[in-house]
Amino acid sequence: MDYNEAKSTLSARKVKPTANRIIIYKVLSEATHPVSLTDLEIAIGTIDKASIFRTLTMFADHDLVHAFMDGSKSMKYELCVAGVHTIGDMHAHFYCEKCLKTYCLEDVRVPQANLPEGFTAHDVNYVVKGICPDCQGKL
Amino acid sequence: MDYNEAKSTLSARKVKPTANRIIIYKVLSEATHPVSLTDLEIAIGTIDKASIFRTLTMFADHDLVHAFMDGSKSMKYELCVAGVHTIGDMHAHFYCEKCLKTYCLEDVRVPQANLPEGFTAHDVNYVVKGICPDCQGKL
DNA sequence: GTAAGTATTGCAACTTATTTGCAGCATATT
DNA sequence: AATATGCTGCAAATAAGTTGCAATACTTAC
Repeated sequence: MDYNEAKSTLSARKVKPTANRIIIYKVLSEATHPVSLTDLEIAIGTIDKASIFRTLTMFADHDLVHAFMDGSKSMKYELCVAGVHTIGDMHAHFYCEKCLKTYCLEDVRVPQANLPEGFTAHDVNYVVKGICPDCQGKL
Repeated sequence: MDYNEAKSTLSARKVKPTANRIIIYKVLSEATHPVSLTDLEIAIGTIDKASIFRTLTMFADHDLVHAFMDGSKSMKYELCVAGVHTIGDMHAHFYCEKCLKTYCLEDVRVPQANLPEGFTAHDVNYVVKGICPDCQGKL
């Protein structure tokens, strides 16, 4: 995704496309794995972590990104597919215990569980932990 | 669970039943919700948090407790059902966004997703976020 | 076009939740 | 009892996320 595409996506979603936001959105769009705040801070290098944090929080409020916890200690972020952000469309994530990378299993829908009477669901987090293909067989 | 029962459970699981460990195990067994390190520190009052931390970590290694992340910032711990700690037996958790309490949905099995080729699962974390029965209708 | 108002940003400081180092005490072993 | 191993508390170090605030930048109303 180039600079302009990021910019128009932000505008389309009613988010003022500031320079920082465009960069952050672009970097997110190019990430191959869900990333943490620190990952972004390092990848970008020029934007303060507080600004990235506030931007991510705001993106999440606008359903531009999906924030979730994998098994690690840090929150992970990834772009939402355009407009899609309902529980039924959530996908699963996989956390590799060896390389500590989080995979986004786009094609694995989160299976639905039946909640007991009285509980109302807003969000579901489904994370499988284990060993990823790259790490199979490694020490 | 009383002191002696906790003690023999620890022994049965090859964990030396020190005074601290017995207390921690007992408190865990009496908790109605999964608890955090801080919850335990406060509930017990007399044991240092580093000791509780090391004990919990060790209990987790021995599959005496199950450690998992709910949507909050702190790790939650709960006793494992005796000996049962396979993926197929994992149950779901529910995190209330209003009262911030975590519920252990004992009866809700974690639905299984099919992982892509090459991934091996060791553990699954299934947390539903929303509003709990107690908080329905509250402001 | 310019002043007033609002939004965005960076810096630094703070909070929270662990996590580790280490020295002292306890327990087990020889 | 002397040694070795393990357990504990205290304090300090991390790590990640958050907030306050002053400086900029951007908008909008004259």
